[in-house]
Amino acid sequence: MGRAPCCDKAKVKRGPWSPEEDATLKTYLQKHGTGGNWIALPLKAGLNRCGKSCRLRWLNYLRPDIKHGGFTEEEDYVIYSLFCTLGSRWSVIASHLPGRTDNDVKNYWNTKLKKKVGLAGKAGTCSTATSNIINHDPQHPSNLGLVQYHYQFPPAPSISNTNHEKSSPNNHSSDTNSCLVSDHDVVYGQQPHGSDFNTKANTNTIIINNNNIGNKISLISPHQEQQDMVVNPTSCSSYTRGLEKSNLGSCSGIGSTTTITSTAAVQEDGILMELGFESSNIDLLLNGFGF
DNA sequence: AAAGTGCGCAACCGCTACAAC
DNA sequence: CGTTGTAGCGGTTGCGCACTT
Repeated sequence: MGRAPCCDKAKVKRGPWSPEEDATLKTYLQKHGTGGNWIALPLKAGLNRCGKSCRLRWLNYLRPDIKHGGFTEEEDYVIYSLFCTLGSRWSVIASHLPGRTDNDVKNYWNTKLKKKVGLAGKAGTCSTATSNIINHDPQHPSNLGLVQYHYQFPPAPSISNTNHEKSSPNNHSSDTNSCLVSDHDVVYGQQPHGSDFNTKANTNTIIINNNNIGNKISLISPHQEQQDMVVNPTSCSSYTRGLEKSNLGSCSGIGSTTTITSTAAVQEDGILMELGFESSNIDLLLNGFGF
């Protein structure tokens, strides 16, 4: 009945892996694969390790497609939006980030990103960021995937909250503010590098998941019902796994509201829309959202 | 220079769902 | 059909390094 025991924990080596063990495991797996049984693998490979430990070492560190190094701003947005939607389902979140493991994402969230978005010390869920809850459509208060609350990524230290003076742009995203809209939430964020809030042609980007396609997205201040500002989409494209894929060009915007009518993006994770803000209202918008 | 502290990350622990017997 | 093993997942721990005092 049943199967042979996994391994004798008292007899197998534990703790950090040596380079020799890494090489042995990697060579074996590249030659033979897992054989569908991790428990039996260490014996076959000549390793004095628990199969569970071998599996973890391979999945989290030795796999050739693992991406090491820091997370990008785009990955931050994906993690945050999926965390808000799914909670701590790290494997699902990691599956949206090629080369990242659930362990990586989990560690990154717990040590860095949670603090970055200001959830540290709270319950660790997006719903705790309720100080900024807004209901932008009193006639349709709880459905249609409309705005229920928003959360702003803290600005980079180089950018003053009160003085929108120009800092030196250093990459493509330097003139872009990003807004991220998940299934239930709206996240107003900001690319941290050298945003120029005084530039008339300032460009903002809004990322909208498929569940919101067809719904009305209003940009309003948390302190006032609705701002009299001009928000018009300048271009639309679909995205998948946080990466822009193709142009759509079918979003429309009238006054301070924008309606997403595109259905072409339903095969993708969502759509990405660039918005042009009238410069005279930039301060209002930025102040309204706590910039 | 040494001790203390905090942080990041790799690894382990424990639980659950599913499969094998 | 009940029991046991395995795979996979999320939570937690602990080591090592960097920074501070």
